Amino acid sequence: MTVRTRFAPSPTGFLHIGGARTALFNMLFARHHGGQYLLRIEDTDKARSTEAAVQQILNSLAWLGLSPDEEPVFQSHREARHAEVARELLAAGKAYLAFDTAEELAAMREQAMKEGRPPRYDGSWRDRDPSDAPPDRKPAIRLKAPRQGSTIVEDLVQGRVEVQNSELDDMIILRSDGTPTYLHAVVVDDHDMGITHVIRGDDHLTNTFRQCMVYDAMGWHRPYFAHIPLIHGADGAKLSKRHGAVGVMEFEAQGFLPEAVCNYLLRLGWGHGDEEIVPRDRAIELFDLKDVGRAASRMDYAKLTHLNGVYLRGAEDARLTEEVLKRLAHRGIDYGTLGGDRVRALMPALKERAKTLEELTSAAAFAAQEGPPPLEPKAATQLTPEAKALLADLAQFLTDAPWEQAELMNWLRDYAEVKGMKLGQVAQPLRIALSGSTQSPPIDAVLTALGRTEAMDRILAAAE
RNA sequence: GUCCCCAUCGUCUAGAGGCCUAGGACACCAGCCUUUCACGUUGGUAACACGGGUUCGAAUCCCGUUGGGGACGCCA
Repeated sequence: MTVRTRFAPSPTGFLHIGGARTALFNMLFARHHGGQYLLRIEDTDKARSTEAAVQQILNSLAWLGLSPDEEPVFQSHREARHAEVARELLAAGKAYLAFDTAEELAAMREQAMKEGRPPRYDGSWRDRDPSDAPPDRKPAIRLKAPRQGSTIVEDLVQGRVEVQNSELDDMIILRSDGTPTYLHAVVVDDHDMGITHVIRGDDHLTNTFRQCMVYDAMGWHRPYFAHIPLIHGADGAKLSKRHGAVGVMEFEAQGFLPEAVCNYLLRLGWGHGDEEIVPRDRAIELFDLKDVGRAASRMDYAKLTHLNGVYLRGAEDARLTEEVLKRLAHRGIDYGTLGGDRVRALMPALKERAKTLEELTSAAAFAAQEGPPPLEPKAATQLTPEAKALLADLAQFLTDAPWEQAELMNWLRDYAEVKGMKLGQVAQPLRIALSGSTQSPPIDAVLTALGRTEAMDRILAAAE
């Protein structure tokens, strides 16, 4: 059996971090078994689905490296098939026409709730003759649910779950306007797409029992199910916008790397011993549903940030430089070819001290820009008259220095020694002059990256 | 309300009856390294929700309590 999984988001908003993890698990599971990972857009709710959201989801998945192996399936394009299956069930006597109105159903639910019963459809039309129906009413099609016994699902994550059939009711599979309901469409599509493993959020666990009824009625083989726990916000409540960044593309904007986000998401709910850094290849190698936990987990931005730092330090300089220049431009910071080169030259040192691309961009700005950098408040207070005098003297001293990193370091050490100062006392004013900040990459690296002319300009400017 | 799921440091987790005086990671605190900041490194604070069983022995199995979460639509 070739494993086929799918991620099935509804395009009613941006792809959030929980959906991203579901997609990730689906992909990893399929890859681990050498199978396929597919995407189905569940856009049957015309009122809430938008083209923009579809595009957003596609972009988000692409950014994460979770694009599907085959063209996405649009559920809305398959409505004829859904209706066909519903009518087949009707013809086979496994479903029936129900002529209830929305008001009648609402009243039924309310009444049931009031009496402490579960709000279920009472099956009024199950055995009633359709000719009883008022002539102007359009019927929905309801599936006849078994009333005795129980339904058992052997969930690959949750284990064996059993629900009494008396808890279920005759669900609508085809609305009175001829469109399919979600519970029905999902089953038909999963079946037709040859999905072998349905991996989704555990908010769908109770739905599964209803879906099983469709599989059973059609005589179709049920796929394996795996319901993974949801992700909660830092406060333990369901993830929502007030929890800071939740949309996948927000993470991109905040300077997170897709591989770091994936690694973080993977470790949320899945573990393999003490392994924390699990790149894609390793994840594919190790991933198994039996290692997925059953408890909901919380979003922890501090840990994500740490992980991002790890991946950032390991990333290619060229890639990071490109990202930083793009972000500098986005910030409206002007840099020329020289500025770009300086950032490139400094990248190995820069990336050691940043955790996100945004931090990296801020840290690189001084090198990108032309001329003396703006002084940070803290740096300004350290630029005392004494410091300025020192810089003036240092400029003089460095005039004849060969502009090479190791050499420059030797010269600085010599200078400090001659003056009877510690290296730090020399390096710090220099750092401020060159970077405008009290924090920067090592001073020799900054000096060489800037080049003699630019460096000298800045030292002299700060000395005044 | 009814049904379903869950429960180890603040957070993510390791743990499938003795290897647990409960391990790792993030965060936090202290030290070291050091031209700043990071990185790195050493150490520290910190958890088996509670109550009953089962067993020679329970974080691990069972039951209950409490606490979280989810589902109950002609939404997906």
